[in-house]
Amino acid sequence: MTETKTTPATTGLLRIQEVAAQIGATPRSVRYWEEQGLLTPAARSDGDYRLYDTTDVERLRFIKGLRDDAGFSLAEIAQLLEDEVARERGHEAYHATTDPSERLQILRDRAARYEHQIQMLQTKIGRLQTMVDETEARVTREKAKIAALTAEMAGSAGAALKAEIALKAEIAPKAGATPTREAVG
Amino acid sequence: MTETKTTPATTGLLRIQEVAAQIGATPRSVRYWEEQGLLTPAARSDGDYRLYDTTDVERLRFIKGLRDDAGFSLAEIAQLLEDEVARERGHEAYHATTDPSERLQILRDRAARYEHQIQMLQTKIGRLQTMVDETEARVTREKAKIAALTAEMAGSAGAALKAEIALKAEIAPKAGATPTREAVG
DNA sequence: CCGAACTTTCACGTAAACGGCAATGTTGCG
DNA sequence: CGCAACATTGCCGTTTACGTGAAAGTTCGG
Repeated sequence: MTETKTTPATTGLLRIQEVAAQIGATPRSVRYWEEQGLLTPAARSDGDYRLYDTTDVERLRFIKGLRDDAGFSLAEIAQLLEDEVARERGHEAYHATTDPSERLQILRDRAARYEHQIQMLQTKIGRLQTMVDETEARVTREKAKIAALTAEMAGSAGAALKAEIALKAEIAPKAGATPTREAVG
Repeated sequence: MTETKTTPATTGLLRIQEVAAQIGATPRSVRYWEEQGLLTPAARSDGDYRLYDTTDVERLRFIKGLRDDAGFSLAEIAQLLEDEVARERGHEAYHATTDPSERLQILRDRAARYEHQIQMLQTKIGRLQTMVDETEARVTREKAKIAALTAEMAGSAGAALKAEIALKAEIAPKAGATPTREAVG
């Protein structure tokens, strides 16, 4: 078997093709997302190869989810992730050195951003749920009609009438109402 | 006041601009959606003006929701609504005339399609919920860090240590661990 | 150190989903 | 009937989010 050339061996960093595969996207897309300011790879190799760490992958996965699942545009995603990119990296080092109150501020900011993201997602969920509810209402109405029809077909004229009344004028009875009772099976 | 020319007076049908306004879209979009086979206006005027009824509006609203809220592509929406377009109109008349078993079949089909739509929507909701969950997990972790930090800042060294242990190695302690206790305010 | 496989940037191409004209026809109040 | 306001089809332009090479450099096992 020809061994496929995998990771840069020693480091825990991944090259673009591997992260792309992991998140189910193409290298082109990942580069484009970077171009649009959605992320910056953790590092570059000697020969300027993009190198991604686990947080990058996490982020990319999130981006992909926002696009494919939530249907956000890249611009909206950029909004959502705001300057998280610039800050995160810029502050990661800052984080290790400076005083606790600074670190606290950073942590609070991050939590706030996450919660904002949750808000957006839940708003979207709410709208989808509304659509589900509406559609379910339609289903119920159709089922009621079905019930009425089956009653009309199988049962007595009285039962059919009762069902008709229950639905009121929904079917718009153009022709004569009384069933011909010919097709029961 | 110059009276804006509104509906085609007598009929309950609306012209493209009005339905577009009602659903928050442009006439161009509505026409495009029609061009893509997502719907067919209920009627045309003498001079070939598109005329929409309430079910059209309902449908258009649904389409808009699927695009804006759910982020579906027009192609996907077309899939979702399938031949509903062709059938609905073709069967509406059929519905009024033919025998009950035929009508029953139609109703069942419709209910099935609605339930399929609900499936799609709920799948999407599920994915979004997963994203929410993940993000919430992140928030919790950040809050834990915040708690640890505040404890370290305000409390005794013992408490701080306890908090550090609780989080294990998450912050990557590059510098010396013991707090310098200089900035408490 | 060589070559296959991968990567880089640059550039152009494209499908989807409209926006925006133009040229022409339609409605309908006054 | 006249005319402003709207509609129709046709066509071209635009934005978004990539796809698809081209030309050149990088990695790395053998």
